[in-house]
Amino acid sequence: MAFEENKVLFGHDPTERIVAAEFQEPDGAVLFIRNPDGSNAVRRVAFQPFLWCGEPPPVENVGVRRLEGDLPLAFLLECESWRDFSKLRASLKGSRYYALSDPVQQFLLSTGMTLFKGMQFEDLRRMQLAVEMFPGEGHLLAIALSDNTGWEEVLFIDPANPALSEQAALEKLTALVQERDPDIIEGHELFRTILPCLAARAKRARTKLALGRDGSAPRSRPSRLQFAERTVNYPKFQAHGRHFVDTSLLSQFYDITARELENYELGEVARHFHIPGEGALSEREAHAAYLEDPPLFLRHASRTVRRTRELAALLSGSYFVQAKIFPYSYQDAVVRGNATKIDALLVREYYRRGHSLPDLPVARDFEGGYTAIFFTGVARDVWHCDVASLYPSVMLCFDCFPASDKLGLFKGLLTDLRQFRLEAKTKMREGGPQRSYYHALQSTFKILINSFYGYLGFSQAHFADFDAASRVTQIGRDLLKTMLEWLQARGATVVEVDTDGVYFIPPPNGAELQKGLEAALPCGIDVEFDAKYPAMFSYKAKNYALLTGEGELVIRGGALRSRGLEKFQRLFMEETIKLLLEGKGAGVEALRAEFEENIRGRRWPIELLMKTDTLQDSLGQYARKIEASARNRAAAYELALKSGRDFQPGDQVSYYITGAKKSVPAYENSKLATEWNAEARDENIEYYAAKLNDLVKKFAAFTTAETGQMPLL
DNA sequence: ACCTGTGGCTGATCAC
DNA sequence: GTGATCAGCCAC
Repeated sequence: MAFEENKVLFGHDPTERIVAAEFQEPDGAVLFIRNPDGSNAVRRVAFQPFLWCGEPPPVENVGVRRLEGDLPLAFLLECESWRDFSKLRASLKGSRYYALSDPVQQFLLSTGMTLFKGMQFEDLRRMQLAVEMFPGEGHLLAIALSDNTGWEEVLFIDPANPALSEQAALEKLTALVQERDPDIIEGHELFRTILPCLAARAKRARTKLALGRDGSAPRSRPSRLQFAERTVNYPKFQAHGRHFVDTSLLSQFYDITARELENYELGEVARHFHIPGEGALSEREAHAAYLEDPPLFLRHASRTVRRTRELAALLSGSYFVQAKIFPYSYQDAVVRGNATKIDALLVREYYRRGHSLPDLPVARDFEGGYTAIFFTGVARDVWHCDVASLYPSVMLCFDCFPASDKLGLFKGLLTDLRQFRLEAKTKMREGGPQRSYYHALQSTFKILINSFYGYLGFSQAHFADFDAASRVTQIGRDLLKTMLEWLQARGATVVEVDTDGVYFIPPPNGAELQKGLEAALPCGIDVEFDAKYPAMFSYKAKNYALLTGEGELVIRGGALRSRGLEKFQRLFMEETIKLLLEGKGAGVEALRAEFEENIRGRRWPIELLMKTDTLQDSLGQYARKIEASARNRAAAYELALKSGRDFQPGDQVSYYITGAKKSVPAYENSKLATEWNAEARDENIEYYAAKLNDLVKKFAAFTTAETGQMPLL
């Protein structure tokens, strides 16, 4: 394939079938390379740890190379061992330098090697791992294993039987991993549950958890992960010569854009992806089955690994492609951010050409996209048009590139990626056995293309350029306003605009708009009239609902569908919007009465009333902030503290409001949903009835008037 | 040790 | 009551 020969993108070393790279003290790397017969060759390669700096310090055992160009990081220093590298780093503290903290990353970046070249996803050996634990104490009930050949095995544990002891199971686990020799070990909650549990139980049983390809135990250290606005702490485990992939993390990355999952438990995610779940039990049922119905329990355990296997296959495609591109291990390609990865591409090519690097930029704020709402209420016959990939197009049409990119790589990469994506999409549509690979390729290219704008405004990127980022959004805003005025001048009623698209009610001769609008915009800015909707409910900026021609309802915006709202509120809004779009606003009163009856009659399960919050801070941080009056109390944290359980940032807390008055401070009138008792219900019906009333009021203006209203400005 | 960006809405809490 | 602030989540 032509694009796989692009050295800036895929790296300049063509070595194929590398399945893992590891650092070997003091100055080497070990490559695991897949042989045609399925075994692995182990190749040792010399490697010198290195870093970039402005002024080389007077340190011994360091090779100094002056780089080309006049950018600030003009020297490359190479060390004879990791020890020397660490010393060098310490001596540079406070001065201008840049170092990659991971030796494997250094090795891949400097050699231009990447993993998995010349391989298909199916060529990887992927093993799945699940554990069943005794609640509370955490001792193991079973370890379930499977791999992508279809092999499965459940190691049943019975403390009363020495042959089925925990120790025996852990030893068997280790033997199976060594025998089946997977490249990748997958698990749901692998980092936060499975591996810590296995490590702890192995320590207790005085058994070495020898999962590495060199027979070593996994290493672990505290790490953090960013999911859009959320930061999650997790223990990062690494095994020599293998990759750990946590399908719970894959699910969360998937949901950043999809926003369709209620939570990230295996059952919920599997349901979402229509992965079969017969035989899967709840935690409580599984424990009961362990004692009373072992065959049922075993079926449950094997169902868990099977679901993990299918989920991983569904969500891993893009990361497999990314491992071929970026100088990161497969495991790291999953957890590193997109802008960081683009930076690695640019830095790798500057390294290859022996060119100096820019310093990190000085960050500043800049304005973003244009958002406005012109009409609220129900609109009929609404069209949508948008600029096809607005920011990438603006960057290329108006030359918004990093000023410090002396080699012009940014522009070249963006241009190539767009071209490659088109080619991959064409191949994908042609079908054939490679179809899913081309799908993964084109979706990876799309993710990368869309990250280039973010890169410009990312303060940790060497080639970030805040002036360029600001120009991109300025031009984007101007283009949107041009479109808006053009449509309005031709009799369209604009409903709302956001960043790159417009919802509008067309004038009678609407069909002629498309060609004219495109002609009114600069060359290279393509407008797509991509959808027509029989009805739209426009509520507030970034908050609306669409009725499609197929009768499907699409709801957008936090005010209408946030997971931070109780389910009954989301349900009520959905039903109300349906009535509004059908022109039956008068029916809302009956809906309200029905909901109130369910609340006052305590007829609903707690799932409809409870709220689920994600803890952002650790409990310690929260307590310190409260102490310092730096934040307000919040029910989720208070309940987490009171529970005595070990809640971590990123954990979700579901709770409901208790008490009798409609207005109570939630943080001292709430209970965990798990403590709710269907026999002795104590949810605060006045509180929930009042919430329902507030909701009705919010929509009152729209239920009485069938036509939309102009907002009061 | 880790990190792509800005804009917008809502609920909870708290000071006034 | 009202406005300010924070936290959380969502659109693009």
